[in-house]
Amino acid sequence: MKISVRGEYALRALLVLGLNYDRDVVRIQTISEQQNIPKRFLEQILTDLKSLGVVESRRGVAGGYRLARPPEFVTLAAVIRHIEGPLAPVSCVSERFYEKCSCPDESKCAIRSVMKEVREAIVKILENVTVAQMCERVKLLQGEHTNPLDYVI
Amino acid sequence: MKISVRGEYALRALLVLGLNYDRDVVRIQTISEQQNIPKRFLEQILTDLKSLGVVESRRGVAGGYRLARPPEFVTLAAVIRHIEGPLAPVSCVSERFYEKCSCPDESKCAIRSVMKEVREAIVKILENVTVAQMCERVKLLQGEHTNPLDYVI
DNA sequence: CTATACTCTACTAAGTCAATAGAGATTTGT
DNA sequence: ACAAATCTCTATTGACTTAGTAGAGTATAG
Repeated sequence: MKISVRGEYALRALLVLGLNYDRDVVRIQTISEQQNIPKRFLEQILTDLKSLGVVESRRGVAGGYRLARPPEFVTLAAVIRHIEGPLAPVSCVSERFYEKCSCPDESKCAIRSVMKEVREAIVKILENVTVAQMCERVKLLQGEHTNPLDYVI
Repeated sequence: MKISVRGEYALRALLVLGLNYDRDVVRIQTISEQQNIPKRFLEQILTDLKSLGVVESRRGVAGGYRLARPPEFVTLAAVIRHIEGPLAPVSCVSERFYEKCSCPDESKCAIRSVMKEVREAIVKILENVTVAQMCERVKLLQGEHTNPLDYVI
């Protein structure tokens, strides 16, 4: 049931960008160092998040990344779905990545009915947690005194 | 966030065994045909479930598999954990498969705190659903009239 | 015009997944 | 004792995914 390292890195990067939303763009290098993420790998991930439309970039000397919309409008569900695929434990209960499974009769499948509940539980949380809320949690977890650029996520 | 085909097959097999708990052992072949699971693959999975202690087997002509304990005492959580590993989306919030993650400070990690909630939600469901309850659901989903051996899961 | 930073495409080593294969061990019925 | 059915153990394989790495190219500030 695990998400990949790639997905986790994406969330960590978005959190950094969320904490710097009202500031300037943030360089890949900076995120990479702050979060212990291999730089070239992070590059790919950010390009991917750009294709999703949640981040935007500026090239050149003063370049970097920033959120493309306010952190309130970036849900974890959207990000994880884009990077990882279905939130559901089995594809036959996924709304957006539905695939027929090999069981004899899906409509009477008991496993399916349990997995549907699991899916609902996961979705309910991840659809309702935004990058903005994650930023709030960061502030609660480490107090308000720190300089935003030093936030340890 | 998906579980593997292997895990799904394991659950389907256990459900068949649950429905036949008070009867004789069930042959691999029978489960395989009823559930569209490749026989040699299912063999491996059942051996694996045996090592977990939830099923037992009899060899030879009248051989087959059965549940090693009443279906009320086999939770989906235990099965999935054994086949798949952690139920948690990230290992740093897993109770039984804990692994340190690469983020700068785990205790102050906002992602971790969200993933903890996700884990709790998943565990809450899967720890409380047993094979017995799955069997109940099967009966509800397809009515009581059918011959147990014909149950379509 | 140059240093800095993002971008695009390709590659790869290691690991996992979903089987498949073959030979062996056990049990029941005759 | 023997045959047939069934589980068991160990190995292998092909396809795919993951987590990076690499190199050449493009845009921008100063």
